[in-house]
Amino acid sequence: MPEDTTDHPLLQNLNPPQMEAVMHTEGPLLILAGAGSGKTTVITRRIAWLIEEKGAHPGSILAMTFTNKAAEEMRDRVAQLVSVPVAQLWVSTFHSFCTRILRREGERTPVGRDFVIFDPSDQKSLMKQVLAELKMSEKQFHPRRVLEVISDFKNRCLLPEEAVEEALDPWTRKVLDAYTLYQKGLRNHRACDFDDLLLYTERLFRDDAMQQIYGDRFRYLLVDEYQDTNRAQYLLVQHLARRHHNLCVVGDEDQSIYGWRGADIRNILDFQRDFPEAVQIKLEQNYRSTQSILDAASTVIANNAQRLGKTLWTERGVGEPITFRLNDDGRAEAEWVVSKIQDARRFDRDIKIAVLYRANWQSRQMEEALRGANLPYKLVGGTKFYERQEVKDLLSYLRLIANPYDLQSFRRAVSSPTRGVGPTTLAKIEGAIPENGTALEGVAILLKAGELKGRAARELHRFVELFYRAANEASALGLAGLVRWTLHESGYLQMLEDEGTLEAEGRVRNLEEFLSAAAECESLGLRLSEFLDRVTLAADADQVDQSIELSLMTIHCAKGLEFPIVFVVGMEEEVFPNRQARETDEGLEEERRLFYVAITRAKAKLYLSGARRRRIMGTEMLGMPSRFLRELPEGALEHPIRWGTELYQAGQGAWTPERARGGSGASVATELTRIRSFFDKVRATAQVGSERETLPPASMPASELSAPSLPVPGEAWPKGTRIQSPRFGRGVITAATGSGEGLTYTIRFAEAGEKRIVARFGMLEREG
DNA sequence: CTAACATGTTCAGCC
DNA sequence: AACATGTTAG
Repeated sequence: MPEDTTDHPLLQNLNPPQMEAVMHTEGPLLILAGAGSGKTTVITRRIAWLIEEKGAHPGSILAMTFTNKAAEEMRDRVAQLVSVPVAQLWVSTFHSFCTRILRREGERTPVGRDFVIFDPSDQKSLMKQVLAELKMSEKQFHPRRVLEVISDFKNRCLLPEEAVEEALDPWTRKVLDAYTLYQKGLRNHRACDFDDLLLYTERLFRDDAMQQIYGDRFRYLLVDEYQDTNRAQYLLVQHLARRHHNLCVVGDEDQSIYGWRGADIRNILDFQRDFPEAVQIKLEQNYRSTQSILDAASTVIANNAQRLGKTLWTERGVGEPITFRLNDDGRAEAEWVVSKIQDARRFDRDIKIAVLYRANWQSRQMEEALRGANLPYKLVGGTKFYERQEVKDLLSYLRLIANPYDLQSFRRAVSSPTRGVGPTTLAKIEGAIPENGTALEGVAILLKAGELKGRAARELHRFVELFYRAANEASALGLAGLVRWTLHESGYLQMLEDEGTLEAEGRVRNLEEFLSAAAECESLGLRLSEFLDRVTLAADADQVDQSIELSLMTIHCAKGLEFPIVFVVGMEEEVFPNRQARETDEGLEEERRLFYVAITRAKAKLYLSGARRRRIMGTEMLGMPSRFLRELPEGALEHPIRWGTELYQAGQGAWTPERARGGSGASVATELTRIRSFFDKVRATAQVGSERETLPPASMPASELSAPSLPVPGEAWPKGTRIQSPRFGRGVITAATGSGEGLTYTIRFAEAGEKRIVARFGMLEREG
């Protein structure tokens, strides 16, 4: 390699394979990037290299990421590396990219350009209608299951008539009938579900002219997380790459964890077959984790058959051994995790920690324990903001404004707040919808004909008028103005205010938050339909904030992230590996990859835990230890595990009825001191290359650490704290719930009695 | 028509 | 244990 190029700022601090990956710009390239191997750095430098060194126009580069958040971060990082504006750079998720294309070219699809995007709950209610119409019993045809099968077809780019050969049994043939009618329903609504976005776009790109236009335009393609692409995404990429073959895919077959939504691991395994001239580069040096953590990950994943094979290595030291803790039940497990977090906090007040679990329901017990200990945390995922009832209600109005064909939204909007319209009236309205017409037109026809009476007639008149007025005033009001206007004119806000309950108050707050989201999007220049797209395509992973000290999330959500300290809870059979997944070999291999992902999130210290007893769906269950514990390398755990009457040790293929070795491992103090020294080393070497690198700040004086319950802003005051409120006078905190902005105190006031007060609004002051 | 209550179902992961 | 759906009383 010539001397002068290695001096290039875009190549600084890169290892040889990383450099090669950055500089390889023409022709297909497969980058096999192991966990923590500096993948993101390579991708961003490569894009910058294309622009700065190859003179590529930013608008000729298309990069696909897995989350919107990752796309945003990538664009920011590229912007810092290059001297030209990057606004024209296309960095987005597959779904956002497809939405953008369909809004532009969509008059050629069955739903036109002004479609709405159906979320899973919209899909489900449409499917229920379909099943009812076809007289298919929901007992036999679980709506969710039927949608899953349809989704599988769509992910393989098969429309109903094309799936006939695949539908061999009578059950699947009936599902195909439902599929046909379901698509018809979507067309009538002018709606796409998530899969349609990919499917329709892929169809568009089958066209030569489209390939010509977009294939020319996007001279350089880059696909991240290639191991997680499904057939539709794969074909889409093939269409776009056909002209230039300048396709760079980055992936890691060991981190493929989305098989259940159609991801096909063969896409990455077969890349060399698709592009025989492809160059393959392996990034195997890990800049993230200690040797112990890496050893554990490698040993576990070696049990999988479907691999290309990589060997991760690190220059970091051995580090701390992995700690496993067996607890009596779920509550004890959560409390143990809390105590370990507190130990770590005492030592380094804002060290970043993540608690990871297999499924969202496992977060509850963790949350309870954290609240009990007054530890602030951020829960990622679970019930999403945009899935809350009040937000969905408001959205139904906005969606109806954007697309009056959306009958699902009509139904929702018309009965929230209630307008005296029940099933009977609703059926009448739907019967009155003209061919290719909207529900609002249907109502107008009935009103004119005098077929509606009483309260329903009065309210429906206002309701229809609301939408005519909205159409007229939308542009003058602006996005946020329109949202606020809708909130008032619909009577929705009034309804909540009339309720006067604490719950209703919370809902109003959520709607206010929604309003500020709208204002933010307005300032970005988004129009209503674009705002709605963004809302619907928002993912859990998008709300990850790496500056949060303590995060709770699923392992899926944690992919691509890293934390100094990681807990993986629920290490039991049936929980992890999950009950359904462990039934097939492929399922089990995917669970193992998931465990691999979990392990490799940790930089310095990995804690694993399990529980002997756990409440699952209300009933107490006895658990067996996860088989993955057994797959850890010998000596990875400090002690053998005694579970029930049996004894069990890492690195052994089977249960062994041996005597447990006594003694406890390192004390908390020495354990944490060693983690500290790890970080000192990390800081000293300050390597580039880890994904979303965040180094912990310098430690604080011991005197500050030992002080109990510091009045940290944003942290809850303990029970018994005396406070002063401008409205109610003096009082004492008797309880606290929620956290962050939702932190709410229950306070016993000297005069006013007991009140619940939201900390953010209460203007409370601590006394004394 | 609506709200409250009773019963049945789910807890796998997500764009 | 939480949620969705179905039933019943007002």
